[in-house]
Amino acid sequence: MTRTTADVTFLRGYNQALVMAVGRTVPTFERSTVVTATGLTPQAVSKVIARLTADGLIRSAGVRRPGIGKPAVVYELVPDSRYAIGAHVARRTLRLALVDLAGRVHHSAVSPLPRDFTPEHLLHALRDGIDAITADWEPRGRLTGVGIGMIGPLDHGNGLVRDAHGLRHWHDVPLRELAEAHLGLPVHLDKDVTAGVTAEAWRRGGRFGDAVLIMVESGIGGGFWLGGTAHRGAHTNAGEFGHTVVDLDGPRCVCGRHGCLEVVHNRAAEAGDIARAARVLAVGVVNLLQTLDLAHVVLAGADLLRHQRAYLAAVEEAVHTEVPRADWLVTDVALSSLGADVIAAGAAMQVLDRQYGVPGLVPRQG
Amino acid sequence: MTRTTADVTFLRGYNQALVMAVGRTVPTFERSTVVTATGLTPQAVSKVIARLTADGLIRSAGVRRPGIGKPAVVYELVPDSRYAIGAHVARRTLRLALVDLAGRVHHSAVSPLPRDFTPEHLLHALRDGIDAITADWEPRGRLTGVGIGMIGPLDHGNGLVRDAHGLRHWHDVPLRELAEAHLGLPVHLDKDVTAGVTAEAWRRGGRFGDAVLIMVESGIGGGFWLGGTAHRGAHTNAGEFGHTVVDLDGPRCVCGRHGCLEVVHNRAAEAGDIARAARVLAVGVVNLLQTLDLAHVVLAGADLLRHQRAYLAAVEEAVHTEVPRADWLVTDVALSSLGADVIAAGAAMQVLDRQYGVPGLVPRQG
DNA sequence: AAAATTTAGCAACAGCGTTGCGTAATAGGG
DNA sequence: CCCTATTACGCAACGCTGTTGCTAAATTTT
Repeated sequence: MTRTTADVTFLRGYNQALVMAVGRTVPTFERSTVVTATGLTPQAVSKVIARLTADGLIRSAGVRRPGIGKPAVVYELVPDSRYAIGAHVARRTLRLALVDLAGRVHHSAVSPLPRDFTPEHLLHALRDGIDAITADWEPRGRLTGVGIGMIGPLDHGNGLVRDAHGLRHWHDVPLRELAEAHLGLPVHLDKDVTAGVTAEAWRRGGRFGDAVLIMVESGIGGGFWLGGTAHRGAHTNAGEFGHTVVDLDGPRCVCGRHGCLEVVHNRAAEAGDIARAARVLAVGVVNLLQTLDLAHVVLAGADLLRHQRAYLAAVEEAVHTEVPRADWLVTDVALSSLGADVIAAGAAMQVLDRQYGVPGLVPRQG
Repeated sequence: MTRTTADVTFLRGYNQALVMAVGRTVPTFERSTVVTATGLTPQAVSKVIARLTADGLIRSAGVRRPGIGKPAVVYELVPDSRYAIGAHVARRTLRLALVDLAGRVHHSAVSPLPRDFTPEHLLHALRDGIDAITADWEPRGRLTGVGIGMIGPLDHGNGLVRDAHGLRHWHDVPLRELAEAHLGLPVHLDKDVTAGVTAEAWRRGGRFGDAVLIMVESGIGGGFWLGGTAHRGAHTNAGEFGHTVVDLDGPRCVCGRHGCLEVVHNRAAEAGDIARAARVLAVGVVNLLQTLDLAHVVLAGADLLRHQRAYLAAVEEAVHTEVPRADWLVTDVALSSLGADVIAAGAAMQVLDRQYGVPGLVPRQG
């Protein structure tokens, strides 16, 4: 949850979230681990740990005997103390994932959506899918909320789908409100790629630097994680990476411009030349690195994963040879750690992140 | 100043900075203005205003008589209560600017730097320039520090120039340390374009959204302001916007790739076809908007300002026609409000921002 | 058995924004 | 002229935060 002013409740939430981030990224930890990782004083850590233990979010897991002195109490996150459900709404399918506090996917399922589905279709499919998940698993108040990741354009702040590409019936739909009323749970609405990059960031914790998640799946998009939070841009419209021009005299794109990355890439892919398609994507990725200087590039999306070795090789090759070489300029390239579930799982983690992640302070606009 | 943990001193600094941001962007304000602008409670605002008044950062400026009731006290920032000096280090020149707390430039001067100047050359030129400024103006402890904006690559966090493009003698130079010792003032080192965008953001306050400052001056770079702070990337190397490929089969660039924005742009410019050069730049700008969804595009740099009407027209045209039209998707395009001083002034404002700006909370890496 | 070392929490504290309420300063109505 | 409504604003008490100073507990080493 972002807020505009800082008060003592913000302090509590912030420092508590720092400890949770440690717990999420290591199997076990002790008080001194947290002290060095966060910079909090030992006494402050004691108080935070006491609170988290009382809330059932962490628990002790034995002791560690150091060479000398009193043994240290070892703690661990309680992964199944909180859950969230994430939904990936694509053009023809709905994918749901049940994710625990540690970012692990417990259950995932895909169901078809009717061609040109309406908001009502989606709400019912969501309800049915969630019912199916909770049929053989009792949430008992541990379900934090539902995250929805879908194609844009949309308005994240107001929970509004503005105009989902290629879908009629989706103009200015207040999906967050509708879903909250229909499901009786808090709902978080965001672009698919933004949800995806959140998944990678949440699972990697504080060590995760600036990153992009590239998604190739009936279109090419990018989700950005910059400065410790998702970057959505001024109108939740960041990530239209497929519509950046890489070939001034290239073929005309559906967006009206010439030589967009997406149209150049797709022509190569449709001609069966996956190697060239991958190289074109890699040029775009290097453009992003030159512009934004990212620490991580994560590759995802059904069309990419189908030829994952070719894409991974091409992007790695380009990142290591086309960016000016320097020992300090390192970027790691990897396939999404969650495969096809990354968007749905990330949407769930956005809900967990809002509640248990490190909060941001966003000054009021105006 | 960024920190890793939140304590009560952070609260004070943060809320105080919110009030300062209001004071910086309006001529005068009263308590109720701050309450609605920040979301702080009236009582909290009273306390903050008392502290800021005691520090001499703001002062009362009469009263406003509302239609009815007790008159409200009107406050204003005291612009000359704090100053900073900014330096723009280019390949052949050093530009200095004296900037006050309100972001106004009081004095600016350019001096030549010897071809292939050394760190010692620069330190002496800085010292001489600062002495000249303080000759006819007595700082009396109001000088907060010195900001240096220069070409990269450099390491902002450690104050290290790694390898300034086209300058020998500049490999792994700990410039921040050297300058602090030589000048006896706190020094802030950053890339030129990042300093530049900070100038625009500082002067516009909380209302300034995600933005890029495009600089065309013996190379093309971009400085980013995202989510309320400068975006520097994982290795202070963001902004190499000129080295993004826009023409896959284009001419070879000095960086080794083909069809970089910079080489395509420069060929047109060198051929005297400024209109085409501007259109090429505009394509790159639209690429940035598609990727990052920015609210502001600011144009700067000597080579651009020389033909500012052509560039402004081309970029405005492209932004308004090549981005999918939608009434909610608005981006304003403007020339830098500070002209040739923007980098130097921005470097100064980075110093002021570190002290009096809204602080960020950056979790410890590791 | 005594000393050294490490872990951990209790208790007092300073400082933050919040809340409740009283007071000052003004305009308008009787 | 006085009273009331209205607006501005701060004092005082409060709950809460992390911090500091110190004590206690648990263990190994001497």
